[in-house]
Amino acid sequence: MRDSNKNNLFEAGNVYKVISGVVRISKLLPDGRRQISSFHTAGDMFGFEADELHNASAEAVTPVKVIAYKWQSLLDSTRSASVVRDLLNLTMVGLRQTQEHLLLLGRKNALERVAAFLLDMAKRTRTGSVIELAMARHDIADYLGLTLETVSRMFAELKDQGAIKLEGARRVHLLDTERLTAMSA
Amino acid sequence: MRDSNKNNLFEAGNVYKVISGVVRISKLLPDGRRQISSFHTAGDMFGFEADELHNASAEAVTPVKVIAYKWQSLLDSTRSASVVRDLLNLTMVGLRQTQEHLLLLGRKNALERVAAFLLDMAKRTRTGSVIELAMARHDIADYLGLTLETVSRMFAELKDQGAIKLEGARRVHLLDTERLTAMSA
DNA sequence: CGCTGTTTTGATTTAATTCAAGCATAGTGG
DNA sequence: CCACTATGCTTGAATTAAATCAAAACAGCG
Repeated sequence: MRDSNKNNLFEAGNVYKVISGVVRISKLLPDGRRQISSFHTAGDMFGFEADELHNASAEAVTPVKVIAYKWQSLLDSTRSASVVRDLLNLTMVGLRQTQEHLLLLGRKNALERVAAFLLDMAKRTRTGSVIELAMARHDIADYLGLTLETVSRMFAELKDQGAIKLEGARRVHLLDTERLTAMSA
Repeated sequence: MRDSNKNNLFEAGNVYKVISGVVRISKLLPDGRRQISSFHTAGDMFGFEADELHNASAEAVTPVKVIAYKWQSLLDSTRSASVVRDLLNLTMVGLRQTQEHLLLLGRKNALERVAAFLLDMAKRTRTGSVIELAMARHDIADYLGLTLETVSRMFAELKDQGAIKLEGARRVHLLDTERLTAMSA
C-alpha cells in the first residue's frame, strides 16, 4: 500500500485500488489543454488504461492511499482465471462509463453536464443528498469539457432554480434530485 | 455468421467480430441527440459495452457480415483462460481509444476533430493516403460531437488549405499528413 | 430524366469562452 | 488576534466558435 499525494501515481504494468482519497485520470494536449476522463474514490480500481505509449496520467486530487497490484503477479496467481475474469468485468464497466461520458461531452449542454456530474457524485458517495466535492472547479471543468467560469455559472444557475444549495464552494445539497435528473437529459 | 444491414445488431450476452462492412456504436438522449462512440471495420471486435440496463446500440453503416460469439460459450470453452485474457486485452484497448476520444470531444476544436478523424480513418484502412468514407456527414458529426454543417465546413477548410482533396463527398485524398497531424492536436 | 436524400454554402443567432475585476476563505506570521 | 497574502471562486462584459435556419448544388438510382 502506498500513501501519496505526489503527482503521477501510475506505472504501466500495475493496476491500483483506491483505499481512500480521490484520484483523477487525465490526458493532455501538447498545448496544455486537459481532459479528465474519470475520478476514482474508495473501492474503485484503475490503471486499465495505462500502457507504454499512451500517456494517461493518474494524480491524487486529495491525499490518497492505494494498493498497487502487479499485472504480472495477477496473471501468475493460482486463481488467475477468476481474477482475469474479474478484471475483464471491471474494464467493461469502465468502458461503459467512458461511453456514457462521451455522450455527455459530445451532446450535452453546460447545465446538463453539471447536473449529471452532481448526480453522479451523489450516487458514488452515498451520503444522502449532501455531497462534499473533493476537487476544484478547474478539475470539474476539465472533466466536463467546460471552463471553470462556466461551471461556476451553472452552479449559480442550479442554485437560483432551487435545485441545489451551496455551503461554501465544496459542499452541495441536492434539494431536488428529481429535477436534476430531468435536467441532466 | 450473420449477413445484415438491419438496424440493431446487438444482443447483450454476445460479442461480435466484424468480417466486412462498417458498424457504428451509439447512444441516444431522450430527445434524440446522438453520440457515436466508435466505428468498427473488418477485423474489429465489439460488444464489450453491452449490458441489460445500459442502452448502447450497434448499427450497420454499410451491409455487414459479423460473427456472433456467445459470451457463455467463450467462458466455458477449454481454452477459456487464454480467451478471457484476449478479451481483457481487447477491452483495454477499447478503453484507451474511448479515452482518447474523450479528449477530442472535451477539448479539441472543430478543425482539430476533423483532422484527427481523417488520420484515424487512414490508419485503419491502410489504403495509403486515399480513404473511402463509409459513413455520411451526419454520422461523422455524431461521432465528433459537431453538426453535419460544421463537418462539411471543416472539410472545405482543409481542402482550401491544401491538406486534403475531395473526389465526391466520400473519397478523400490526404495530401499533407504531416500538416494534418499537426492540426489534429 | 426526374426524384430523393446528401452535401455544400450562406446569413444569423446563441451558448460558451475569454478577459477582467472583485470576493471569500484559509493559512501565516507579526 | 488581526492584518496580509495566496488561492480558489464568482460575477460581469465582450468576443467568438459553432449551431441553427435556409437554400442551392450535387449525386445516385429507379
